[in-house]
Amino acid sequence: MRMTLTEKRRKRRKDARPQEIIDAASEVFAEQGFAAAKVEEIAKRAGVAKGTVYLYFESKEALFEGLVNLSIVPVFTRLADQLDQFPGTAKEQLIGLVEQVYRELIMAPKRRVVMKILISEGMRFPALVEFYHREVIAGASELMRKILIKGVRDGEFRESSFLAEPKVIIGPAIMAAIWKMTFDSIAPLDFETFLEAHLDLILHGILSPNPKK
Amino acid sequence: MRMTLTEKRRKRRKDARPQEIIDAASEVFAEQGFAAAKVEEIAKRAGVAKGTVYLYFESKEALFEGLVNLSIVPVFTRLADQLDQFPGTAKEQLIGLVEQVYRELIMAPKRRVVMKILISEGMRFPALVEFYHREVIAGASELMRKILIKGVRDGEFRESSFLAEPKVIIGPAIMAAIWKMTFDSIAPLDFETFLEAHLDLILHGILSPNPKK
DNA sequence: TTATTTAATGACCAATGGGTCATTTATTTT
DNA sequence: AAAATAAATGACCCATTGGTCATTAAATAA
Repeated sequence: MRMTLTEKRRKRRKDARPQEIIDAASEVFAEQGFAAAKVEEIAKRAGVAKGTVYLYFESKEALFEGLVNLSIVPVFTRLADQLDQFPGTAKEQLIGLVEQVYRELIMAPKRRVVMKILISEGMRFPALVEFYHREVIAGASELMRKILIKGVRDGEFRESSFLAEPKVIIGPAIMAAIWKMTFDSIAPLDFETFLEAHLDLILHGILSPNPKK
Repeated sequence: MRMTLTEKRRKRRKDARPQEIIDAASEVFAEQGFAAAKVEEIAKRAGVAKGTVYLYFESKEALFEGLVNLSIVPVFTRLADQLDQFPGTAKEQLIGLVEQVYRELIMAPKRRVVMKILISEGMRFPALVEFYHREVIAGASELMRKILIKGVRDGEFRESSFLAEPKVIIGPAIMAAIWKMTFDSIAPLDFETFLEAHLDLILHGILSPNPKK
């Protein structure tokens, strides 16, 4: 948001404020976590005074709730719609789902933040954890289950114990998100390479199809 | 720690205090996260006054450093020793490594706490993140790499892109740890079932060896 | 132009909690 | 038994920060 010196005086922009404040909050939460984030810092980055934040949000916690609502829900609705209609073999659908999860949830910094806060301070937001589980996790799991069942029915997939724990399939993606937020400055992770390895692993496994011994 | 009414008066136990305080801290950090944990609460659970905590630890942050040192390092040294010597095929070694990671790092609450704090408040402890990466992550990765190379050399494992990203193999275990700390109250995760599915997935993949179509 | 409305401000308040230290008391030494 | 040592205490200090509200000023109506 550019601003010359003469533009410094206050402007009244009731409509734009909430999204601007949420964006700033997302940034600060990502950098410092929920507890360490200061409302005044969020206000500064949004270009408003602290009091203005409380004009639009009840409390710091309501700010995080707003972030979840504005950045998670619409994305996942789109994800679900796209994949439910997605034609093709079960293998193609599975690849599509995994790629969508990476693009929409893992690679997008705004989405990762929500995951991070829920992991680290979930006990502070039991209702939001339940909400996130229902809207994002359970939704994705359901899609995954459908694809797996279809694949087994059509003989594309083996019948095996991963059917009892479908989330094991998406595990590496979660790890990639964690890695990006924790160890990336020490050992950078390239999402494209990682995604490729992930798909290769879950499709074929590790064992050689024709072992020497 | 049992204590009758007559035993309530203060005792001087210089040797036992640090470990007791660390244990209490581990509990409170697990429940509330680092930022939200109160030193007075930690002291209360350790059966001492707040001042006593500062008799043994410089600061709240030093308390977390102590937790990492006392609970992580010895475990991983053992893990590395065991596996480095472990005989058998690469497949057996890989299974052994994955199982050890589950038992020593994922299933043990004391160890999970460290992971959680590092994920959520890593920016507060850059030195500890680097330390954890070097001592635990890089150590385990090195073992994994050795096993994979041996497996490929011996023809047991396919040669493929997961070699470029060995951590994709351990991804589901990290996800299991996260799940336990975040969603377990909503949808409990059984480690034994999950581990079985995990091993099955990484060894064989999903695709059917003899597809119908 | 003047009056009215309401978005925006930031000085201020109050609670919280990390960290200190003078005092107390358990233990050891003489 | 008295003195010396050091472990343990918790009342206290104070920096931080979430949240409030009387005041200011931008936009709109009269």
